[in-house]
Amino acid sequence: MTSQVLSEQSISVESFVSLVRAYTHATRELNAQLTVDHGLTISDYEVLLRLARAPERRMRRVDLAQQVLLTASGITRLLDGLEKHGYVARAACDSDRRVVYAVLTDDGATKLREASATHVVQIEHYFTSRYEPSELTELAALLGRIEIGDALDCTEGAEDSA
Amino acid sequence: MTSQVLSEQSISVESFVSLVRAYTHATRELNAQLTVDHGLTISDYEVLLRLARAPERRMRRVDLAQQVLLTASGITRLLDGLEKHGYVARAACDSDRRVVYAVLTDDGATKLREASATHVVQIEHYFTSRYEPSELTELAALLGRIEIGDALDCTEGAEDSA
DNA sequence: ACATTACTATTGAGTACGCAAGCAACTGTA
DNA sequence: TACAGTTGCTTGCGTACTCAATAGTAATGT
Repeated sequence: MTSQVLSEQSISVESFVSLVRAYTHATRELNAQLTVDHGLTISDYEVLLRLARAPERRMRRVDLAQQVLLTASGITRLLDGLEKHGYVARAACDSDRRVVYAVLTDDGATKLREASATHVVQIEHYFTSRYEPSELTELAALLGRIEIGDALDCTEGAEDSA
Repeated sequence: MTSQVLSEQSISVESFVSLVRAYTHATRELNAQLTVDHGLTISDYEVLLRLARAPERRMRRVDLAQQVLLTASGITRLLDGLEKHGYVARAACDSDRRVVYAVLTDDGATKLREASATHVVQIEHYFTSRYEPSELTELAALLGRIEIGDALDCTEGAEDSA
């Protein structure tokens, strides 16, 4: 019967709903803490972190957008905010005048270190209070495979080594 | 010598990053399909589904908000849209005149069935193309536990000694 | 050289939220 | 009856995005 749809739950749907709920719950809590403690969103933090890890602490906007899963315009506006606070600056590219590098400033690096001090602890607490280490390994491995199938590798030669 | 924090990756942080990326990737794709096919967001769909499953196809807004993880104002505005399309209607409550039930209309039920026809298939495809059934069970079980710990009264600062 | 195509970044318009404030209605206490 | 506190819902304002359109630059074909 067609109305079956309304009461039946496939394991895929169940997984999807769990994913949405888990994400919403986790990001809401962690984002709120990060905002209160440091005035940064998770995306802000992520951008600062990617820049910190990039060679010469700078990246093209396009690559940044790809890594943090924002659109080009999203990155423009996010960086506007970070520039206003002095955490990142602009830099021209010698070989291609279309590109505008986003460069992490010293203030930005300081801010990132401060934010990391609490944010990483909060993430750890959030997850370790819910899962055993072996479960975390399992979870990360499973979730990490979501993008495989149509996504790119997301390595721009700037990935961390540890 | 930049700080250790910048290069260190705990399994918790890794899990969190995977969660964010997985969610973003999955919802972006599924939401786009749902929007194109039926003009509904995932939240819209979820609300229609919850109403369809509720006794008398109606719920209080507060309870709805809690189930789909929106705030009170978020639910008000989401329902505004669904009311405008005639998929849900308002109904007074006899015993408490503050509450305004959201009721699924026949049009809403029809819409939900139509949307389910494609949406569920797309979710299934998204997940089964990436995971084995046993992995899906594992994933759903793990993710489902995220909210446990403060699921019912999830106000912040709840990191007590429990 | 010049036209065509592709890429990078920004801007304008619009959407989907959240938070804080507010009103109305309920509950408990006396 | 009164009235303080709580709950359900809405509204104003702000934010963080998206998509579509645009301008400027680069690469490619002829």
